Amino acid sequence: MFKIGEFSKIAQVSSTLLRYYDEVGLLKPARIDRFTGYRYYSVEQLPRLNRILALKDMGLALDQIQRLLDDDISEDEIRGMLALRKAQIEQTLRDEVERLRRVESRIKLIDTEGLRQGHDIVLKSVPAQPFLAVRQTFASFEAARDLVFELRDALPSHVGRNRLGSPAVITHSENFEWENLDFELGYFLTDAVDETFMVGGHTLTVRTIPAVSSMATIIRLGGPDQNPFRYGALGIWMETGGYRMAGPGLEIFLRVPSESDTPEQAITEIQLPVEKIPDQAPDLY
Amino acid sequence: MFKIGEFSKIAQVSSTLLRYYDEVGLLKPARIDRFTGYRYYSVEQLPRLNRILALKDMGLALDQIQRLLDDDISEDEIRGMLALRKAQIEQTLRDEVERLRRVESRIKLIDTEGLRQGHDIVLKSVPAQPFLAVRQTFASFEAARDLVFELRDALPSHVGRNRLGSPAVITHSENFEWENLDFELGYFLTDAVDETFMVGGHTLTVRTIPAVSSMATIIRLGGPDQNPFRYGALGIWMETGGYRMAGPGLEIFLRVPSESDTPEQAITEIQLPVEKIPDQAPDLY
DNA sequence: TTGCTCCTCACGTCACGTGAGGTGGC
DNA sequence: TTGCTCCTCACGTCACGTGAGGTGGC
Repeated sequence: MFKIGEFSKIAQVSSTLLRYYDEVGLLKPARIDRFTGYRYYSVEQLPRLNRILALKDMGLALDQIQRLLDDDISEDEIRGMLALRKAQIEQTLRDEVERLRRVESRIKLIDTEGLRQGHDIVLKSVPAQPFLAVRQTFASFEAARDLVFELRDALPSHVGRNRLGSPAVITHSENFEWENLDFELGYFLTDAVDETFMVGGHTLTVRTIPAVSSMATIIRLGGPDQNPFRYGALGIWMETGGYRMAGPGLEIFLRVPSESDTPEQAITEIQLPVEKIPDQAPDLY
Repeated sequence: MFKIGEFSKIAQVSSTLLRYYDEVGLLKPARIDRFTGYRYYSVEQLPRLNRILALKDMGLALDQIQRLLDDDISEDEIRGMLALRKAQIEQTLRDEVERLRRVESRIKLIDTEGLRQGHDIVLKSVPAQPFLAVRQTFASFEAARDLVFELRDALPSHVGRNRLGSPAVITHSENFEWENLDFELGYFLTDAVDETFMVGGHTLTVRTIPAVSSMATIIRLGGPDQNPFRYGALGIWMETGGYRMAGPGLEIFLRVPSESDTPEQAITEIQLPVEKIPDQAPDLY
């Protein structure tokens, strides 16, 4: 029998940790002195402690370890827990690789552009979302804006107020243009139901925009006349970071000015799916 | 000016987060109503919020972000912070890859050996440590044990009681033998000072055992007669996990029985440096 | 008047580490 | 007697999320 200090030295863990495992019931001392409260551990408890540490090293939570060791769990369940843990670690690895890319891009950006340039760009991942929209060619931005107004007035009664997300446009045009705009224009929905609506001669259908793991985004305050500056900033950012476009861009209208407002009241998030131009990947193995 | 709910929808964050950032001073509302306490935000605060979110996505802590945004920091310091963060992420990646290996080994072990076999083995990394020892050939385990007793009695007066760690032996013998044992026997030290000691005709010198990133370890309760079982378990574990030896093994004597004790009182940690036998590495990119 | 939104606490999270203040054992 | 070890609280960590209980605004 060892006192907690001796046992902690043998097992190479802290006494605090042993007291904590006693408190949560993971590893009770073999004996506790009734009068002094001293904890006494025996060598036979070493294998259990080592098993706890091994499972902890795999990243399992303490309550999982407890269930696992206390045997009220089948071999298949353990297999399931470990398979789940494996999937989680693989996800963590992917996330951290992405995070590393963001940090590297930012370092490169500071090195080439200085501290105060291009730092409004946020690289994020966006989930798949249902989008109710019509794709057509617009003569001008004004024509597109007019359809947004029309939809804003008409759609709530068709689909219900609280199923409606933000209005947005997918810019299918290959190059940046001021006319003959190939736009897919409509509203994001909070749930996906296959539906078709007629609004003022336009046929709107629901489709699910797939998830994008690397989306470069920037906020635009003001109307389309700000686009050259914003898309220009995105272009510089992509070039210094070693990214290229990986699909059509989006503009999400976070705030649409009413007819009485000026266009400067608009708030728009520009989104561009991007991918890293492959060079040699860092070798982690 | 927007109330917190509107602003949270535009920025696509929760109101709770905005209140929290107000509380910690990261992002104060443009105006607070003196009477109602309502927070009001303006569009000009969107870029700052987006910068906060971008830096958070890189894994910076909120107080770092605050220092970074509030400008009392030079470009070089920012570069330094990001470089540090980059190094941390790379370390996390290496750690998670190791973790993944441990989980995969455990899954394979359960698949091939069942639930109750070989689960005493802990794969861990150990830091570099100074080791005061003599290397020589011992006729038998008993001869080695006698030198341990001798050192235990003699060394404290030479090096000081609290600089002395655990006694240990590095097993240089190629194969497992019962005689003619090529052992490096001595004590771990808590600090490294180049020194040489003579104890009973043996010359002990200090050298630093290098760090080992993958060390397979198992506890042995009892004397060397338990070795075949313990090393056997390690062998099975290595084979199913796809590991091979990567250097000489160690035995760390966590508890040395006194002369009056029986050998069964001994507690020893067997350590074997291992490395993964390379196959195709999982492709994360 | 009724929802809806806003407010301020207070608590929970996860696995311990770090004191503070006091006591037992050689 | 003096260190040394042990004990039990209580608090801090990090970045919020989740109620509870109450109030303001159309």
